[in-house]
Amino acid sequence: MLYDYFKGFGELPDNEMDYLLSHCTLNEIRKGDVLITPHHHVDSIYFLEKGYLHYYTYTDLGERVTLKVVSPNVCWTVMESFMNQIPTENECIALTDVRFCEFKRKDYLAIKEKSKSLSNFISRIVEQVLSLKVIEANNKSKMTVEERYLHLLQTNPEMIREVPVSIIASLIGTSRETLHRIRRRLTAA
Amino acid sequence: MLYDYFKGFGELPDNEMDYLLSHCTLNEIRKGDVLITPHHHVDSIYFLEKGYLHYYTYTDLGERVTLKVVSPNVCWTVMESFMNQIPTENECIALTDVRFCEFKRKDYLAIKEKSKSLSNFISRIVEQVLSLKVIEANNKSKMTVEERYLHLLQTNPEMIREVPVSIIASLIGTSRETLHRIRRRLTAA
DNA sequence: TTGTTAGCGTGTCATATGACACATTTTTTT
DNA sequence: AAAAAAATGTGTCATATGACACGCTAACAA
Repeated sequence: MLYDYFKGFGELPDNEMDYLLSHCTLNEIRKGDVLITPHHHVDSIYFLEKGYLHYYTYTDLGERVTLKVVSPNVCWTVMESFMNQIPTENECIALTDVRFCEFKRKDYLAIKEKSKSLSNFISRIVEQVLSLKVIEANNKSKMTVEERYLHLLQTNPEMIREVPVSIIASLIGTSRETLHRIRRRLTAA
Repeated sequence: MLYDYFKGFGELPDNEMDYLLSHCTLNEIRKGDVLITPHHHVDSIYFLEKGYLHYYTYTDLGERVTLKVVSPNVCWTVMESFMNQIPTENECIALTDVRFCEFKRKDYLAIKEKSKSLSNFISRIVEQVLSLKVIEANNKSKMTVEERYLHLLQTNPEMIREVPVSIIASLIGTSRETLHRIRRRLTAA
């Protein structure tokens, strides 16, 4: 699965691909388990094979805000913590049972040093992830709450089904009641 | 100025730094001049020395939305267009007279191929920019409009002075009237 | 099985916001 | 210097949203 994901980023000799995959360890956690706690130095890149993660923070007033719901088949980490080796303020827990691959920072750096082709392959992935992040952020700016919901419904209907409404609401930047009104309007039409 | 900016990202041998800087061309444009138009393939990375750029898009209803105000002393480009060589939908114009350095995509790729240290240096910058982008996006999620304004006021007071209120309002995700009310409240207190 | 908790659906109500309109000021153009 | 255009300040008003409250159901633990 991870292999297919990597292949989407371009050619890579078999032996280098093997090298890459050999540094990944497979893990499983249960629904409700904590993956990242505040003040934690995030030291891994995660690739989800199954399940959903809830990444969130708190406002000054103590309200919980969803920053991301991590879906299967994507690479994810707390970028600023991983890259700059600083602690994160945020938390991440499993919304369902989750199976994932993990790359340690140490191995990530070793892979980048191994060869020029591997180094460029990795940076292509980072650039790709960055592009997606930027597009996502821009979409959020230009879309209304309702448009964001419809967009999610189109691009990731499974997530809508599997993740609690209150968390979806927080993700698209509204209250659970307002999301409810939106859904009522949509089913009525 | 660009030299100082680069030095902030770590050590690099003098000759490699010279090589890097030799690929940069200096340009100037006037207030109101257009830098990027829709359907344009963005082919450069820009480093602002002086002035402000306005990067924006339009909603389905034709309303203009500010995606970014580019300030001096930062590197910037339309990431998804530059990285994937696809046309952008968005526009960018100069809000003031602007002086900037420009790296062409061709040179960017050449620099990455030149040596491992240059390649890693570049990817460190990309990772850094990515981190900032993510932090910015997360802050936007967790802050109210007023908090975003106060945050801007603290981190970039010059921008608040130089850029029209209506554009600041759009940047922080509100109308110019609401930003006005916020400012009135703040000066009253 | 029963008790407890978490999530969902829905109503009321106060309020912050966007839309509109218009006066005033500043900037740009002729 | 005068005229035109752009940006800003401010008031009114309808409305979408968040906060709160409460009942219901489903999931989970004892």
